Amino acid sequence: MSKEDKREAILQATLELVAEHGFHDAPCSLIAERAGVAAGTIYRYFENKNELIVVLYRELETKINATLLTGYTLEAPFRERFVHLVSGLLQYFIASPLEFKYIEQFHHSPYGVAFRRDKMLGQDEPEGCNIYCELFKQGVTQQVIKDLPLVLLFDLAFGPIISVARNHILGFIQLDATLIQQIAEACWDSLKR
Amino acid sequence: MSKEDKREAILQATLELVAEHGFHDAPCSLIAERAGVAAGTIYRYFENKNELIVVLYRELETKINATLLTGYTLEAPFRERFVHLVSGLLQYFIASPLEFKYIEQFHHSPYGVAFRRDKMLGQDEPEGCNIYCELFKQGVTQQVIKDLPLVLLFDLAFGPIISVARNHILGFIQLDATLIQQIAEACWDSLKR
Amino acid sequence: MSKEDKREAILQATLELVAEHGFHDAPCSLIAERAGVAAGTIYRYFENKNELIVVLYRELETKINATLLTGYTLEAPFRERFVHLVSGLLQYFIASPLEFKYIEQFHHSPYGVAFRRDKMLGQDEPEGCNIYCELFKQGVTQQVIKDLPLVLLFDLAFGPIISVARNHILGFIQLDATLIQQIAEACWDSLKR
Amino acid sequence: MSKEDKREAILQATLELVAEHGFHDAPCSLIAERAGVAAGTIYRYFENKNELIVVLYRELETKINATLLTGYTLEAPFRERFVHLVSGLLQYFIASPLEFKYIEQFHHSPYGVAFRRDKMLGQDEPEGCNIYCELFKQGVTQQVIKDLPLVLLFDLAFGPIISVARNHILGFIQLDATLIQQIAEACWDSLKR
DNA sequence: TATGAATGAGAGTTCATTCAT
DNA sequence: TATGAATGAACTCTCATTCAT
Repeated sequence: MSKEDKREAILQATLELVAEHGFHDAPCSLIAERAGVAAGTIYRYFENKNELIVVLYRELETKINATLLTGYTLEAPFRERFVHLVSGLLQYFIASPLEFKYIEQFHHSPYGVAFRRDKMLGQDEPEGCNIYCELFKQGVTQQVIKDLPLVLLFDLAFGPIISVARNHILGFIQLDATLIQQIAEACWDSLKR
Repeated sequence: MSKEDKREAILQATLELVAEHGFHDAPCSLIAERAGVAAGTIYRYFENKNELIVVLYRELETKINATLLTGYTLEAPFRERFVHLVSGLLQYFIASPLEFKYIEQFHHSPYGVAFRRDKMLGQDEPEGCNIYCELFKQGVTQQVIKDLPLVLLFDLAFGPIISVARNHILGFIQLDATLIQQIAEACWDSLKR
Repeated sequence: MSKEDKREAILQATLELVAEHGFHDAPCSLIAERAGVAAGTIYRYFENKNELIVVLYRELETKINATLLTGYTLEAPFRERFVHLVSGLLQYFIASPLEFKYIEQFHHSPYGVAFRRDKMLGQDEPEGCNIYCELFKQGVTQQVIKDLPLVLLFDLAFGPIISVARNHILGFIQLDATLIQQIAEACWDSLKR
Repeated sequence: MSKEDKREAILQATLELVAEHGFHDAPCSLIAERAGVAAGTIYRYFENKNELIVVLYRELETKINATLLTGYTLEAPFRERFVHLVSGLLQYFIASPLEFKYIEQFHHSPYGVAFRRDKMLGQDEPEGCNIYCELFKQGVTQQVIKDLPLVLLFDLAFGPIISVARNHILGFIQLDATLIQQIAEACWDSLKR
């Protein structure tokens, strides 16, 4: 196994264990075992468990943002652009249930809260969201989207998506393309003037 | 301290500590200390930490449902009834940040997921929700609300509320009566046909 | 075993293991085992290993100071008082080899240095030494003892004692009452004018 | 870097790290890093960490003995010769604080004790000390120095020196030429008849 | 009934040493 | 010969739970 493979294996093992059992039931010993390395090896790639968790989160975030950008065009009307982004995110989540679960675990852990707070204070703007920010700000300016604080627009747009993704992944609902489209449009209804 | 007082004190201490520090940083010893009882005493009221956590969750759920019922009238139009319920929930959350945080912690812990799964399988209907269920079902029948699975209507209605409540409690937005009203109305927009 | 006995057993086990093998080869697991308690029990009596080590040191220091005070009289001439104290200390050390070794280990560990530095800075005077300080200061004033900084007088008086005690304990020399007396007098010779 | 340079670099790094942080806080990885070699390289020059530590000690001892011999003349009177040697040693120590600290660490580690015991048993005479031995033995024979076992004469002569050097290096006293001279003379007072 | 001292398994982490390159 | 990634045993410390009092 190459150096890079080992790092990947550790991250993958962390993703799986944290997603399935939560942070507290993903001890380093188990992560190492599943990654096929010795316990001490984790510390050659990450300073400590904390850093491992945060780095994994950041990598997932980056990957998602990149995915959402593909096929996104600034020329389309607001509604279309919004639906593209929001249904894209939902599709990503239900295609990557482990990643979704990991992200949820992270957001609700003390680290996640601290991480998010740092980010918010650093920017004055909701997290990692340039495309969304742009879309929402323009929409407000052009009086297509309700005139509410940016943070609330994010809540209206993504609150339902998170909730829906969770219910799908837990097996409480079975989404298909039609439903995803309908949900994205319903979210738009809550934003539009 | 009476028997019932002790039980209450333990539940209250658990609420506070879990809300502030998360499950893993709320050791039994600390719960006992804050409750003013000995560590062993917890086990006279609850079989183990797990049970304590689940019981507390159930009590909070019951309390919230009772609160929302007050002042609710079936005579008002759909929109009005919906806005009343949803803004009521949001007000409850921002008035009870510890309870909100505890519930969030619970939902995202392994216990919470198992707990919710049992409930869903037992009922065929979203959780603890008689008034909401009625409202949504009637709304769909009378073609006032979108014809979507009940679970999704819940996601559209409450996803944003949870998200908004969290951001308020974390200090990322400062809600007032006007904003709460606007948010509730926006949620309605996403549901209505 | 009573509560106090357990604390004593832990301290005694620490004394023995550190004296014989040094700090690094006296792991908590071994200390607990020799004390006849579980590993976790150590932490009911001491906040951490550090504190255990420092507390033990302080208790030994207190015990030694108390011992030296018995039979000490301010009426005797300088030389006699000095010889009494210094030969008393030497006798104590060779009668308590474990304590002597522990104290040496402590003084030469990072904790010991920090501990001593705090003490020196706190007082402007050499460590825990009221009787000695008094004796030396008076001796200097009355021109019986050389006019040197207090710290150096301590070095001249105790440097040889430590060295002699170590050699006795390691078996390189066999002290008896006569030799002890001669050594104490030789130390006095280095101090007196 | 040549073979010999690498060996030197490893020894120097060990000296510095052990002197500053103690044996337990001078991990091989750090020694290697400071020496500018790979961790594994240490094991091409020394069988293990233990051997590295002992070899370094022996080299320091040899260096000190050589230094003290320069300028030493057998023609001077006892007192003068003694003062020359003892003040020379003290000057060496305060000019080489890292070496002094290393030697102290070594003497008080389990290895150091074993090392010294081997040496004593091998010789019947105090350690590495030909000039001193000669001086003391002659002094006793000629009734200039107290008639005490050689080991004790060493303790009287060097015990204070070690103690004084330590206090200077730790910053508890600031030595100058006058004080060094006075200390050496005081040591002589404790030896002379 | 209530206590809280004691437990000991298991957590995260370090580090002397090895060995394929 | 020199490397440095990998190892895994051993470290200190935590905490849910038990049980003699």
